[in-house]
Parts: sequence; C-alpha cells; structure tokens
Amino acid sequence: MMAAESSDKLNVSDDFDDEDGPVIFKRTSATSKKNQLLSEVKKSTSSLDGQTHRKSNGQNSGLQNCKIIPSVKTSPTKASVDISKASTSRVSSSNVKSPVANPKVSSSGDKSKPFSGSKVLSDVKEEKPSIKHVPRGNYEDSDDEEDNKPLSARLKTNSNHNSKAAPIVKKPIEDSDDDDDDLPLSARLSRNAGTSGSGYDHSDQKKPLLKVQKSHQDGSSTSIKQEKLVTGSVKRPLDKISSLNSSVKKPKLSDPVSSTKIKQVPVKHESKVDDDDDIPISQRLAKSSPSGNKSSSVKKIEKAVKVNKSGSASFKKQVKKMKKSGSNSEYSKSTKLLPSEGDGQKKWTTLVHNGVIFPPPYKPHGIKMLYKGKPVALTPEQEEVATMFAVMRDTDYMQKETFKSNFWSDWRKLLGKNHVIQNLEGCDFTPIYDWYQVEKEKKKQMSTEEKKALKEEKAKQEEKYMWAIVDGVKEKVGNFRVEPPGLFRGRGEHPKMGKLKRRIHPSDITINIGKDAPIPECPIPGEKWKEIRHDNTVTWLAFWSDPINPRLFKYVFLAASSSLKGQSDKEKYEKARMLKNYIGNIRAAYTKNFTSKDITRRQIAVATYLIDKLALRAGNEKDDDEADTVGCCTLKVENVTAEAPNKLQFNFLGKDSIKYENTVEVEQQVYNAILKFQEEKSPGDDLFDKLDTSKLNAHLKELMPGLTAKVFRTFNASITLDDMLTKDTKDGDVAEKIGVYQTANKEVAIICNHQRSVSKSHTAQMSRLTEKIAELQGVLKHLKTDLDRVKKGKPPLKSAERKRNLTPDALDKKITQTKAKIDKMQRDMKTKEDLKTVALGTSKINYLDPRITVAWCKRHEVPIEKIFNKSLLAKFAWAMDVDPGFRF
DNA sequence: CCCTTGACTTGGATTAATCTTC
DNA sequence: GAAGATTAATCCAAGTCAAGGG
Repeated sequence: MMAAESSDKLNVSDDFDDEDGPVIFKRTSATSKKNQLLSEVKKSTSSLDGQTHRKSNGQNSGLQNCKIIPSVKTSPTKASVDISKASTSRVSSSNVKSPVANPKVSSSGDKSKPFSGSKVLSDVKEEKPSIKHVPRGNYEDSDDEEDNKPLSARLKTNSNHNSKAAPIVKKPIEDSDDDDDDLPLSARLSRNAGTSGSGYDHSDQKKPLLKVQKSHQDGSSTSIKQEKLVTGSVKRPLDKISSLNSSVKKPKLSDPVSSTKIKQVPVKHESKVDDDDDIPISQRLAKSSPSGNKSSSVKKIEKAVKVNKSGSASFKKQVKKMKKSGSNSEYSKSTKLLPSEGDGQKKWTTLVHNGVIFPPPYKPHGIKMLYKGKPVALTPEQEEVATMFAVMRDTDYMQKETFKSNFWSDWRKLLGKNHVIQNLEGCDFTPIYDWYQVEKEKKKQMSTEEKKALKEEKAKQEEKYMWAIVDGVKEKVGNFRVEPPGLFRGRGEHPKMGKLKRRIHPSDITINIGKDAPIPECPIPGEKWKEIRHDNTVTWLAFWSDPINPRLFKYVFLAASSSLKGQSDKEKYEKARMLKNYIGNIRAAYTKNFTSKDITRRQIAVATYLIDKLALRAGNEKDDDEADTVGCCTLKVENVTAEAPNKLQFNFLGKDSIKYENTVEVEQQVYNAILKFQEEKSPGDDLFDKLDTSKLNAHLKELMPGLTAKVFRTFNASITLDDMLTKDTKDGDVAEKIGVYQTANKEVAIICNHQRSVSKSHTAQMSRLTEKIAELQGVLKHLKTDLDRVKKGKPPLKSAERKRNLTPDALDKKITQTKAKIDKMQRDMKTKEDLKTVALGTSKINYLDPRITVAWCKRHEVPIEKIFNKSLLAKFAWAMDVDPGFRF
C-alpha cells in the first residue's frame, strides 16, 4: 500500500509541478492579469515586497501581487466590461481617476505635513466621488477630519437627527450635516455608561477614543513620503477593480447590471415599505446602485493558463484543454444571455482537484477497561468509542451530564443491550486513559529527526490534496482532510454534546469538479464517492452531511489565500465602505422611527440602532437541538434590563455561548421603546416579537443595496480601526506605533465581544512576573546604595557576587537600565492582564479591512509583517498594493 | 409569507511550531 | 537544551443570509 500510494503521489505532484511557463499568479480575472503583468516588473521595487517572504513555489502569488500595478492597464479591461453598466457608480468611477493622484502627493508630501495628508486622502476619495451615482460624494474628507469632534458635539448631532432627519433624503446627503456619521455610533454617544459586567470594562477603553481630539493630519503627512519608498508608484487598480467586481455576486435588486431591469425593482419597494415616508432611502440615495458586475468578458479566457511551476505536462494539458473549450464557449454564451445571468452566479470555469483525504482506519490497542472492577474485552468498534471518551477525562465535558448521557446512549448502541456493561457509572476507563498518556509521552520523546521524518511522510501523502486548479491557477485547498470520528464537542449547553460523530466514508461524499477534469480517484480501495457534480455556481470542492445534524453539511472549500476567497473578502469590505455613505441617512431614518406608531417599524428601528451602536449580530432563530444563544432579533426580555434614566444593561449568551455583558447609555427614545416592548411579557419572551432577521434584512436592503445586519459589524470594526489609527499614531519608533495598532485592535475586539478563555497558566505567569519585578527592585535598591557609598568614597557593600567596584558612571547607567527594565515589565504585565480575556485575532481575520492596515503601515514605515503573519499576508494579498492614502 | 435547504463567513479552542529564558 | 511562553496553524462548531418550494 504504502508503495503504491507514494508512487501515486509522486505522479501527482509532478503534475502540478512542472513547467515553467509563465507563472500565473492570479486567476483570470482582470485583476489578476494586471497583476501578472506587473509583478515581474516590480519585484524588487516595493519595500513590501522585499519584506514579504515569498514562497518558493511561487504559487502564492499573493505576495507578489502586492506589487505595483500599472493603472493603465486596467482601464481597457474595465472599459469593455462596463459598457452595459456604465451607469453604475462604482464602476465608472473607478475607471477614471485615482492613478493620478499619487505622484503629486508624494512630491508635495515631504514638507507640508498638514496638507499633504489631505491630499492623499482626496485622491482616495476621488474614487467615489467621481461617481455621480454614489450617494454623497466627497464628503468623506471632511468627515475624516471631523471625527474629532468632541463627543458632546456628536451627541448633539445625533439627537438632532430626530427633528431634522425626518424625511429621508432624496439624495445622498450633500449636506452631510453630521460628519460624524461615519463614526461608529458608539463613539458618538457615550457608550457604556455603566460598567460592563465581568468581562472587561468597556468604559475605559472608549473614553480615550472620545477624548482624543487632535487632528489626523500629522499622521498622514508623515506617511506620504513613505509612499515612494514603499510602493514606488501609483497603483490602485486593484482597488478599483475590486469595486467593480465587488458588488456583483448575487445582485438581485441592487444589481445594476441590467439597468432596465432594475428600475422596476425600486418602485416596488417603495410602495411597499415606507408608509410614512415615502421612498425607501435606498432608492433615493442611491439611484443607481453600485455594483458593477464583472462582466463575463472580464473573466476572459485566459489562455495562458499554467500552473506555476507545477503541473505535469499531462495535467497541464488537461487544464489547457478545458479552458479552451469550457471557458471560451461559456464566455460567448454568457455574454449573449441576459446580462445578469452570465457570470452572475458563476464562480469558476474550470476546476481540477484530487478530492479529499481520509483519516487512517482505527488501530485497536487492546487495552481492557474495567467494568465494576473487572476487565472487559471490547470489539475494535466499541473500543474506539470507549477510547474517545477515556481520552477526554481531563476536560470539563466530563462534568456535564448531557455529555455523559449522550455518550452512553450512542456507545450502548455499539455494545448492544445484553453487553456486560450496563451503565456508565460502573465503567472505569483508567487503563485506556493511562495507555493514552503513555503514547502521548512516547510521541513527545521522539527525537527531532524522527518527528521530522514523520512529518515529511505525512506531507508527502497529503501533497496532492492540498491544491486545486481553478481556472488554470493553482490554489490552496482549505480543509482537504475529512473530519475523523469523535465525540461531538458542542459549545455552551449544547443538547447534543457527547454524541458519537461517526466515521465518514467515501460513500458519504459528494465531489464537485469541472466537467472536463478527471474524477478524483477514491482513496479507499473498493469504495466510491457518493456523487460527482459539476456545479460552477458554488465554490465547494466536496461536502458530506454532518453526522450530528444531518440537515447540515460539511464543506471542503479553497483556502483563505485563494483568489476566490480574496475576491469575496474584498467585496465584503467594499460593501461595508459603502455603508459609510449611507449611514447618516440610515441613522436619521431609524431615529425617526423610534416613535413610529407602527410597532413593527419601531422594533426594526430599535433593533437597527442596537446593531449599529453595539455591533450585535442579527440573531437568527435556533432550533431546540442547539445551544440556547441569542442575537439582536432573538433577544429575550430578560436579556435587557432598563436602568433609569436611560441606560440599558445587556446580558445574554451570544454566538458560541460567549457571554455578552454591557451597560450602555442610549437615546431616551430607545430606552422608552424598550420599556414598551417589555410590557406585559415574561422574561423568556422575545423582546422583538414582531421581528426576525429576514424582516430586518429586508428592511435594511431598502436602505442600501446589499445591506444586511452583519455589514454593520464590519463597518463598525473597520471604521474604528481607521479612526483610531489616524488619531493616535504619533511620531515615534516602530514599537510605539505597533502599540497604537494593538490598542485599536483591542478596542475593536471589545466592540465585537471577541473573547477568549484565560489560559490555565495565566495566574502563575502573573505571579512569576511580579516576583521578577520585585527582584529587580531589590537590585535597584542595592545599586542605589552602592552608588551612594561610592560617591562617598566607601567601597560597595560586600555582596560577593555582585559587581566589583564600579565607577559612579557605570552604576548610574545600571540604575537607568534596571529602571527601564522594570518599567517595561510592568507595562507588559498590564497589557497581559488587560488582554487575558480579549481575542485580537478574530477581528484581524474577519472584520478589519486589511487595506487600512497596509496603508497605515506604508504611511508610518511599519513593516507589514509586524502586523500580519504569514497566513494573513497570503489571505490579504489582494490588499497589499493599496494606496498609502487609503482610508476606509 | 413561512419554512427549509444550501452555501459561505465567523469564532473559540486545540494543537503544532517557534521563540525565550535560565 | 529543555522548560515555558508565544504565536501560528488547524479544527470544526456556530453563525448569517439567500433562495426555493409550498
């Protein structure tokens, strides 16, 4: 077997690896092309580049993409693309300007700090502004600058909305009265007045935010000079393009694609929704919705497709072939179809991959567990499950009755009714547990060489599953390993915890692959796949149904670094940025509805307010066989406690059963509305009884194309980061700047309630640090004494080990050093304590527009690697060449 | 509409790899 | 160089939201 396998492997890898043809970095979209072109050129140019670690295999174009891309190139593509949708906002705008800006900026940049910053900004903005359709155009600049307004001012504005807001505006606000609209709502109103429960104290953190009032300009100015260094030139195409593609997806209403079609849609909405007011804001605001769809043409047929260095001839050939036939024909076809159709749903043209890999079969260990003190022989199947349980002895699932009883019920099915083992209480798994500990120890004791060899062996086996070729580009596959059997570990009080998650076989798996691609060989001899599909409207490569909940599926997708994922990631952020242009009106609209007589409207208004201000999740309904957690729409009466005069105390379990505790000051009308919603209800009743996520999102969509509840979280997180970085970054060394970044990151994590459990060793670590500090303080004291004595001509105190005679100067220096060391330790200790329950990673991965970070790094000469690790760099390859002046 | 299905994003914990320290 | 700490990668559960069917 082994032999056979390995040989297979070899072949495969060969396939991927050979050739050398032009290395293709990206997939065939317009974007990628450009990148490719330039990549070579730029290579050494940009500093970023230099720093990034390039992968040897080249496949990871990501980094390389960062390079500069000639903006020019893009236009052609675009132009063609847009024809039909010329009207769409984003698209058109993008074509036009941006490229220009940079150069000038850089030149002026050096000196005039204050201004340079704004210049940069302006170009950036230009992107949007130019677009006529886009709601409110260039105000961004001003906005940015004004975020600094004192809280009070903002608050005021905010409240003002009531009166003024009323009519929804027809056009995108030119009057941007509230410049601070862009700010997260939280910033505007003093948020947590109270304290937050156990978690962390929100109040502290926010305050700083509010307080700061300096101007942003300095920040940007400095950055500018950098631009040259870093990027070298003007680019930005990526951005634009992205915007092009971005909104597309499932455009439905918003999809500008077919302008004709679209028109009708709006109308419909109007009548439907607003009663009092009139037209849905969205219509008014955005007359033409954004989104350009990437026309099929864009996709174009990349003939040149080759896998980077890999790809055996045969493989390659296949690919090529497919491409031709497939994409070409499709392409032409699609163009003819209705505009919207074409690519609308199409996610890829050719797709080649090798399927999935299965966990090894169970190897019985033969250790006998005890039942009522006596050894019991188990069949391998029974033993396997017993072992899963035995091994979990140290986890706290063992204290949960649900876990144990679910386990027992499933295990008993394997044992059979008449088995000697009649109950779990009589079972003693210790022998198995001990055996497992020994195995673990053995593994740990292996020499480094052995470990390495083992690792390599595994890598070799998996190599062929790690990659897929999508439209001719080699991309990493995210999770190609089928989940091994185990006991289900639900979070929180999950009713199904402890149930046996059975082994998955090939016959459970559906493979999705290109029509012309070879069907992956089933890795388990004698078995076969459940089904083969060729569905290019989805991105999954394989799926099986979840053994715990058969209504759900487990999918195999491409990795985050793939351009398919990157593209949608970018679209997500573009949508959130779009919200920035609508948020003023949205706030005005919901504020007005706080007092609507229509209770549904009022609930929608209040819910939207909470989502905006607190970044709550939407809150879909859940089944009884899931943990009982809530989001905004599913909040219960008991989850919100009113505290006169205008505070609300939230306390509930959110996603993953993470506790959300927060007390915030809210608009008086919101406070009143909540009281009203709670009237005559029991604690367990729904607070928003007239609402659910689909109604809420349907409403949001009327306010802005594509808007849904989750967009607010992205928006809130990213705008907060952008704002804090701009405000708080000062001149200083890199470490200080990174500190600013971390502070902002932490703020975002707190807003999003991203928590982590404190590590077991936390307390120990803290006390160790305390000890060390005390020790150093002792040293310091001695040094001081010595210094005094030396000055008086006396010899230092004996202390043998301690230094011999030192000059006063030397002692002085030592004292200073020691003090610094103590200081640093104390600071480290504080941040450690502060962050013990805060998870910074989640927001970095999912909520913070990487372009904010990249642009900031460029402006402030912070190496991007200090902020993004390798996988983040790969994931955010699409953001690397952002203009240094980029603002969210 | 409402409910179910399907597909994709988000998220904390676990595990593996790497860096620090004594 | 091993123990400890940190960080990165992996794992897989748990959300969000669109769409389809009745």
